[in-house]
Amino acid sequence: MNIQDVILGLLCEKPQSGYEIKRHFEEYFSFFFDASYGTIYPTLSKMEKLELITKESVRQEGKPDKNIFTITPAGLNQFHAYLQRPAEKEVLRSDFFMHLYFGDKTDKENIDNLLRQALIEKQAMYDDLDQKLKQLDCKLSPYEKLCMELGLVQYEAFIKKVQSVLEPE
Amino acid sequence: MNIQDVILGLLCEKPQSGYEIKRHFEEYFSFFFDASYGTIYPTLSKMEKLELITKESVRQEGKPDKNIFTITPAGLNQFHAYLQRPAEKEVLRSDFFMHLYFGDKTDKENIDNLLRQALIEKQAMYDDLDQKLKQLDCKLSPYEKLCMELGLVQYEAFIKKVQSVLEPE
DNA sequence: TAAAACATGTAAGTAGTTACATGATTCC
DNA sequence: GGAATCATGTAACTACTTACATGTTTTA
Repeated sequence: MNIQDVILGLLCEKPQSGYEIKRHFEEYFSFFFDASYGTIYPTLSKMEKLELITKESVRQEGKPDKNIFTITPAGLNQFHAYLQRPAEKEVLRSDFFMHLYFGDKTDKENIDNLLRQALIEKQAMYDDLDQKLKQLDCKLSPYEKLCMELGLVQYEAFIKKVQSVLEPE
Repeated sequence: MNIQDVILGLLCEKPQSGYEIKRHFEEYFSFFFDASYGTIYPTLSKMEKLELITKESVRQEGKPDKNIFTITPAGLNQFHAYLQRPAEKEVLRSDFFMHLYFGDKTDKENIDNLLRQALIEKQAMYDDLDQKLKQLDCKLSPYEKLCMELGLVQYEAFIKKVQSVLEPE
């Protein structure tokens, strides 16, 4: 998976700008993928040169011009090839786990803070995802829904386990 | 978190070589962190220059020389500063989720394969982690144990959810 | 009146991977 | 006899982030 494949996927839905693409990343899959403008804009230029997408500039009142990108048949082709490929190995990079792993090299209070903070953050992510799922429910494809539900069950498992450690009966 | 902090953490336990460090990555925390030799060896050289670690070459019969690295007081200092810092945001990059998210742009068979494959891989990771936990149980610090248990509960939640989708009653 | 949202883009730098290069020993 | 393990290291490359640069409109 590279960012090109992801952009092509979004442009399948509808033509849109780099800004809108970034917003979509943040709103719908920040929990398993993200990219900055510093990657998105140069990638869009590159994809235009490769003729995977076409650009149309739209003038707007009171706002900068908007560059709307549309997927080409070649782009659609490349995206379908991506979908056929088996999924690459998932990569997690977790500083929380690293801190926890070395827990016996610091004091208990420090680790308790770590766990409490992780709990707060995961709970916030859970709530955010849960709310989105409820709000968008009817607008989502069954697969988009499953993505979110899989996120939720994993967050839930994490939260329960950490709670059981922090608040033993 | 950068790779320096991780290496310092491992060298707290005992002096060891780049090769042994890499083995440790693979065996104990491949599920939340990994790095290649192409990062490890240059980083060790850099850390030696920074006087965070010292190198000792050990001649071995029938094997190449081994460079054993030992943490210095300055290194220990830097590591403790790392432990005090709050944990950075966790980053997941999942091609599985991306494929699933765009599921309605391909056929059902393709997605069923994706789910089945993910199930096989997660189950293998679960089994591997579970076995390690059982084998090493008494040798692990409570924190190392908690790391593994947190991995397990999250894998379990994922597996159950995917099973429920693939095999509805 | 300040911050957030809208909108695009570049330059410099960081961090990392993959492939190459070498070579003995041990296990199957 | 071939694969895996032990062991180190570099060069070329890829991918990505952060900070900078610019400027309007809407919202709190």
